[in-house]
Amino acid sequence: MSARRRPTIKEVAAAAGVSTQTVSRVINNRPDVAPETFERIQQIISETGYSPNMFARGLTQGRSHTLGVVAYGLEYFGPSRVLTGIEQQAAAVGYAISLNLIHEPEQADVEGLLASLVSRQVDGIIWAVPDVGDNRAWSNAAGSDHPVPVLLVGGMGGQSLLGSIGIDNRAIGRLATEHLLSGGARHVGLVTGPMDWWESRERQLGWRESLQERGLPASDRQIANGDWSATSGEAGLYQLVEQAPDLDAVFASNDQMALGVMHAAHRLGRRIPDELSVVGVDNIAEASHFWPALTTVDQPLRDAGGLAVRELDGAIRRARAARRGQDGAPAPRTLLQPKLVIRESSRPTP
Amino acid sequence: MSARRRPTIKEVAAAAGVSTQTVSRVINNRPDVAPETFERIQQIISETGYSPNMFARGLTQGRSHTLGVVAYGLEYFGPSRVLTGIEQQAAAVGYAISLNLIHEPEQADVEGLLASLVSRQVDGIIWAVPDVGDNRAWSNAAGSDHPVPVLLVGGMGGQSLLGSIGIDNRAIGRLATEHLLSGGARHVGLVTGPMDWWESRERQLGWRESLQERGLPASDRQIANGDWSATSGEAGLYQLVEQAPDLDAVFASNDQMALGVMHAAHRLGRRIPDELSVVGVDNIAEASHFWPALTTVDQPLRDAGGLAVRELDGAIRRARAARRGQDGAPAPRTLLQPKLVIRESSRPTP
DNA sequence: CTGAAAGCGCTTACAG
DNA sequence: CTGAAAGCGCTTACAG
Repeated sequence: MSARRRPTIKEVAAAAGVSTQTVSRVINNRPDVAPETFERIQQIISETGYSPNMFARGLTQGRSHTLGVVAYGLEYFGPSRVLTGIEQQAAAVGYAISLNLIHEPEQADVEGLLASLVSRQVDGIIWAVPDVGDNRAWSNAAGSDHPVPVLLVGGMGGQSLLGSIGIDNRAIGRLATEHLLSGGARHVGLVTGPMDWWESRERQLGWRESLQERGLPASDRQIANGDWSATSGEAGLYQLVEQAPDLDAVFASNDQMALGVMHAAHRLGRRIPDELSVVGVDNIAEASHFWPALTTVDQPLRDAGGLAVRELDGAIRRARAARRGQDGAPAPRTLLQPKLVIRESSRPTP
Repeated sequence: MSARRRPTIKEVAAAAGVSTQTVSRVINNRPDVAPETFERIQQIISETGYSPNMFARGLTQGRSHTLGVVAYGLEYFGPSRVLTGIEQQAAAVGYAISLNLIHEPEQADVEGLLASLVSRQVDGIIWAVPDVGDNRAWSNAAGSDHPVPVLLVGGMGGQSLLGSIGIDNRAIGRLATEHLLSGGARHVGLVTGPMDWWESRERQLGWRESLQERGLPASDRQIANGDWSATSGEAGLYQLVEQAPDLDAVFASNDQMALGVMHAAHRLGRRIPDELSVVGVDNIAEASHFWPALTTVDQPLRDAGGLAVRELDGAIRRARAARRGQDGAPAPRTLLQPKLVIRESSRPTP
C-alpha cells in the first residue's frame, strides 16, 4: 500500500512514437486512427497500465461523469433501497457517484453541501433526503439558475421548481386502509410516523380519506403518533386500545411499528388477525417471518432511485443542449405507485 | 435545473485587481496576505459565489481528497452500518466519498473497478466487500506497489499484504455458544450462513470450540446451512429437530435466521426459551421486538467503518511521506470485539 | 505582502 | 490519418 507514479499520456505517446493527440484518439475510441497505430498504442497502454487522469479530462471537458448524491439514514430501509437503485442505474448509464450523507435531516448545511458538490464538478445532483419540516425550503428558492441540474427524490411536499421522483404515499394509506375495511374492520386505528415527515402526513391522509368515503369515523382517538421505531409502535397500540376500545384493526405507517403493534397485541392477549388486523408499510425482508406474517404495502423504492438517475441524466443532456441555444424542458414530477402484499396479519376479504 | 457558467479564479482576480496567485492564497487560507486585500477578495468571492474547481486543484496537487469505497449489499444490515461509519468519519476527516457497489461479490471486475477508482484520482480505497469464495484472491497479489493505499474491511481470510479491519467473528460464535451453555443448554444446534463466507466459517469455528472445550458434541447433525435469510432459518430449525432430537438451543448466525428459527419453533409448538433457547447475531433494530425479544451478539460495525477511514488516512499520509524518502509502516490488521446482548429468547444464567 | 511564469495531463479546434 | 498549438483552472516554486 504505497504510491507509484502513474504513466501519463505523454509517456505513452513517446513510447509509441506518436503525438499525445493520437493517443487521446485511441483512449476515446475515435474511429479516425490507422488500425496498426491503434493496435500499437493499445498494446503500450495495457503494458504500462496507463489510464487517463480524470482530473485533466474533466478540466478540458467541463464534466465529471459523476453524480452527487445526498442521502440520509442509510441504516433505514427506504433510503438504503433508494440508494441501491441509484447506484445500480448510475453504473449502467456510466456515472460515478459522489456520496454525501446527512445526519440530521432538519439542519443540514444545504448551501455548503451543494457548493462542495458543484466545486467537485458533479454533472448533476440527486437530493434523496426526506422531506422533513422545512428542510426543503431551499429547493423552493432554487430555480433554473442552479449551476447543475438537481433532482429531488422521495417527498413531494414543497413547491419546488426542481424535478422530483416520489412514491404515492397517499395511495399507501388508502391501500392499507381499504384492505382492512374489506376484511371487515370498522374501527381502524393508525400509528403514524413523525408528523413533520411528508410521508407520514400523506399516509395519514390516505387513511382518513378511505374511512370518510365509507362514512366511518376517523377521529383523533384513533391515532397514535409514532417515530418509525418498533418501540413507538408498541406504545402506540397501548395508547390506541385506551382511546378506542372498539379497535379492530391498525394501520402502522411502517413495518417496524407494525412489529411493535403485534408485540403489544401479544402482551395484551389480542389474537392477530382474528381480534386485531395489522398492516404495515415497506415489506422489509423480515416481514414475512413475523408472527404472524405481516401484511404490508410494498414501495418501489429501487425503481424510484433508478428513475431518478435516468431523469437526471436527461436533465443533464438537456442542460448541455440548452447551453447551445436550445431550451430545457420543464421539471417533471413523478409519483410511483405502491402495491399491497397480503399475508396473515390481516383478515382476508370474505 | 439548468447550467450557468461558474466564475473562475481569473475573474475573481480581475474583479479584485490582484493576481490569481493572491486569490489562490485567500481560498487556501494562507497567512501571507494583507488583511485588507484578504477582506476584499473574500467579499468578491461570496458575491460571485466563486468556488474553486476541484479538477484544476486536483490536477496540480495530485490528490483529490476523495476516498474510493467499494461495497456490497447496502440493503443488508452489516454493509450499511459499515458504510455509515465510513461516511461519517470521512466527512469528519475531510474526505469525499466515491461509492461503487458490487452486486455479485464473487464475480466482480476487480481490476476494472480499482483502475477506474485510480483514474478518478482517489487518495485511497476501502474495499468493504465480504470475503466470499476467492473473491479476494487479487488482494494477495496486490502488494505495496499499488498506485494508492488500499484497506480491506470485514473478513480477514486472505493472506493479503494490505491492511485490514475486521470483527472477531470467532468470538461471536464463542460468545453466543457459551451464553447458551451457561443457561443450561447441552445440545446446541447451529444455523450457519453461507459457508463460502469467511464470517460464517469463523462463527461456526467459535461454536465448535466452545462445545469441545466443555467436552460436548459438535457433530454435523447439529448443523444446518442457511443463507442469511429468515426463510433459511425456518428451514434450518425443521432440519435440526429431525437430525438432533435432543436439541435445546440454537445459535443462528444472524438475526434474520434467528427470526426464522423462532417462527419455526412457534409452528412446532416449542416454547422459547424454556424448551428452546435462541441467539442471533447483529442486534438489528427489530430484534428487541421479536416475540420473544431476541438475545443476540452486537458487532461494532460502524466503528469498523470509522476506524477504516482513520487507518487509511494514516496510510495515505505515510505514502506521501514515503515518496519523499521515508518508508511506509507495515499494514495493520485489526480485529474488533463483539458484545453479547441478553434478552428473552435465551434461558438466563442460573 | 504580491506577481510573472511554468506546468499539472488531458482535449479541442485547426492544419495538413 | 496525424500533429503543433492553445487552453481548461488551478498551484508551485521563484522573484522581488
